[in-house]
Amino acid sequence: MDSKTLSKYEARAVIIKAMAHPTRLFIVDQLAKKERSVNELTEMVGDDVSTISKHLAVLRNAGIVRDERRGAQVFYSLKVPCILNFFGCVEQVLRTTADEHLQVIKIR
Amino acid sequence: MDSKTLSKYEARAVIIKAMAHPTRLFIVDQLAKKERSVNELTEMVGDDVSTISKHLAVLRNAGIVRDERRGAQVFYSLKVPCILNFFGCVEQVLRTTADEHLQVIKIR
DNA sequence: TCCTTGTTTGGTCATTTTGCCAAATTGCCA
DNA sequence: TGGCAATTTGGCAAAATGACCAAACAAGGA
Repeated sequence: MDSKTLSKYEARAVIIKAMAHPTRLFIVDQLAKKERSVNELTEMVGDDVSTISKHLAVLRNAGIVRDERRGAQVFYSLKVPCILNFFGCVEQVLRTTADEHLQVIKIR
Repeated sequence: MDSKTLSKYEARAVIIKAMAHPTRLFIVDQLAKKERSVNELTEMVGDDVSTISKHLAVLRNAGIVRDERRGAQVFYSLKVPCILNFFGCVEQVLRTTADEHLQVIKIR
């Protein structure tokens, strides 16, 4: 792979890596429903605030979410809704895998 | 987040993590066109064979690709084509981000 | 059976990622 | 300005990831 091709895939990988964490997936799922403050998200997840803040920074730097300060609070919202299409396909992969396990059981 | 909800997002994260690497993205892109042997993919990427083999194992364990041995060679192919939809959205995120940088330049 | 080609596995090391705490920052209001 | 609540940043230790080499495995042909 030449370096130009590589950098194309590196740029893509940054976006996908930003989604590649259970907590960040949960956050994206919540933000798909409505915007949330850091504090709200922190309570929903149950980790330290600083941890959530860093997860949000990852999503923000990747361009997936947007932040807006209103008074003392910072509200995050989903910037690119098509991200949700990911989930549909991910579910399909999970279903396919599950089906195969059932097949194995059946054949036995 | 309760442990049941967590495990749901952990399962999803396994799939997405499997895609979160430039080399693995390249491989998926190639397999979308046609099946390939480990050796062919190795030559296209230019890393050590063992490295490619391990990347393929990650994709296989995630349920994204399928392997089939024919003689001495093992051919990999894409099992879940909807994975390609990822790319469209990823490009959109990249475009959005690029546009914002342009805005910043314009405003200056 | 031995050899050769193609692939996977085990081991090691460097790098990156995570999550917590403590400290710094921001904005509002008395 | 001082104080308070919300958020971010710096720093650190533990865990996960990625890449290479060497060794083990698998399949087919001489």
